[in-house]
Amino acid sequence: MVSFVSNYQDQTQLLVAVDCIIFGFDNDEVKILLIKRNFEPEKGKWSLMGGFLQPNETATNAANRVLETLTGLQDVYLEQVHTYTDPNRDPVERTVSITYYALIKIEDHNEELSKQHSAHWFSLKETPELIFDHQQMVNHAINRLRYKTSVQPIGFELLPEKFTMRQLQKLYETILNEEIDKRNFAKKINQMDVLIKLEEKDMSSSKKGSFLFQFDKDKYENMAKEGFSFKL
Amino acid sequence: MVSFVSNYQDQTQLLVAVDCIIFGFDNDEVKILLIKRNFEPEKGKWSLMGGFLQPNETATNAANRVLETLTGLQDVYLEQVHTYTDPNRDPVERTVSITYYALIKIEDHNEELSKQHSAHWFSLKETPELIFDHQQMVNHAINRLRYKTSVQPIGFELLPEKFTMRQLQKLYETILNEEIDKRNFAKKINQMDVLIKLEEKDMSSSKKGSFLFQFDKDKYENMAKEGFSFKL
DNA sequence: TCAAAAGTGTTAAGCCTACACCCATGA
DNA sequence: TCATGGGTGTAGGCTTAACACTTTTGA
Repeated sequence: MVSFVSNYQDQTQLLVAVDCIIFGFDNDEVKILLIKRNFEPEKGKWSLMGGFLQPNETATNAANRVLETLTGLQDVYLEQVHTYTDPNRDPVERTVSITYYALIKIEDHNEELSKQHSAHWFSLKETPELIFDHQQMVNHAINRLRYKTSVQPIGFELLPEKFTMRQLQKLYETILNEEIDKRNFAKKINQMDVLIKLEEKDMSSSKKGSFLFQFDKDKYENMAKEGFSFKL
Repeated sequence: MVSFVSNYQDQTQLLVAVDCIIFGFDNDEVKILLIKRNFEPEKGKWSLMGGFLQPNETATNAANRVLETLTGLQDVYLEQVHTYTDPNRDPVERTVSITYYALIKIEDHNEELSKQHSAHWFSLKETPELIFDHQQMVNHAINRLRYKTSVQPIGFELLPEKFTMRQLQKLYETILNEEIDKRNFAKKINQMDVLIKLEEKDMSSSKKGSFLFQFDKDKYENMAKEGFSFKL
């Protein structure tokens, strides 16, 4: 920013934090990872995982750090959502919070670490009461996720490398909160031609087994360069 | 945010600012209002109008304050876009900047005030070099505006109360950066049934004159409650 | 009378939606 | 052999895109 008077000196400085909305998908529904506060205020209540912005750290760095602390994961899909600035949002001290949502492959996270932080996965429909404005943050992140997944192929970040058409469909159904006809869904996805159909089948969900697919990231990126846009 | 240790004390505090991307429409193209720095560093260069977050002020408050200072306008459409946190983005002192875009009716702004701040309206295609990361901020805001205008009836914020179909079309054409067939455009807009066609004509643009319209906000809001969604 | 912008419908193509049956297999 | 989930195609309706001529009137 640029003030029209250059008085950086007299200005108030504030605590700046990031809070992470961590999404995972367990083959049936979308969940978020919350931690239980073991200190006052609001001890015993649930909250998002967060951390203060350090000197020489961007907010994205900070979000990655927080995420690695809790899940052990690096190189996770992260997107900044919104910044919350109400002077009274944190009763202890004024804190500006920048939120990020993260999409992780739920089976990859380090359970030891999350246990250490008293973390727990909650279904989106059964989130407990959250501290401060964290529920609002979650809602905002869900809306952004809905938009983004329907317009960019980021849903795959929530799935294992190899997944069935049914898993993919279920993922979109839970994110978009609507039922989709399986024939129409397959048609649409196949038309876009960004999946690689493997020989392999997943035998865990049915007797017949269902084919596994992979997202063809390179192909997608090439197509995107040519003006193709993902749309679900 | 909630840290897993409650050490608010030792944390770094930072300057927090807002920067405003102010959009206006002059019946031909979309423009933004920039100010010329009259102090070092980067004296003489152009930048967004911004200001530091004050104690007891939300970022939205701050953006409104900045906006009123420069344009004299209150109750302007404002939307938060993104927060920039690179430790080196401002060479003077580390500053986190939260951006907002504003949509104003260009003819309503107070020219005296903007003159006092050495402000100038620039066509989006002819923006001068901007300081720091302000060009990136502008680009991000334009993208958000594109999305938002095509999905919510906020374009009207840029037009006078009464406008012609042609002005409206031109507005969308410049925002979306594509030509639209006038018959198809009128059809789409009329189908949504959110405009009031007035008896009055605007005679300034042609000999025949063209009918003026108004956005029927109440009607739109009622329809929105019933599940209608604006889509262009 | 001519130039310039306003206003107005139709058709074809593509897309989306709804819908039902057979297949493979393990229990 | 049966119960379970996997896989596949078509037809109708709807939406979108392309397209050209007449009207009005001030200069």
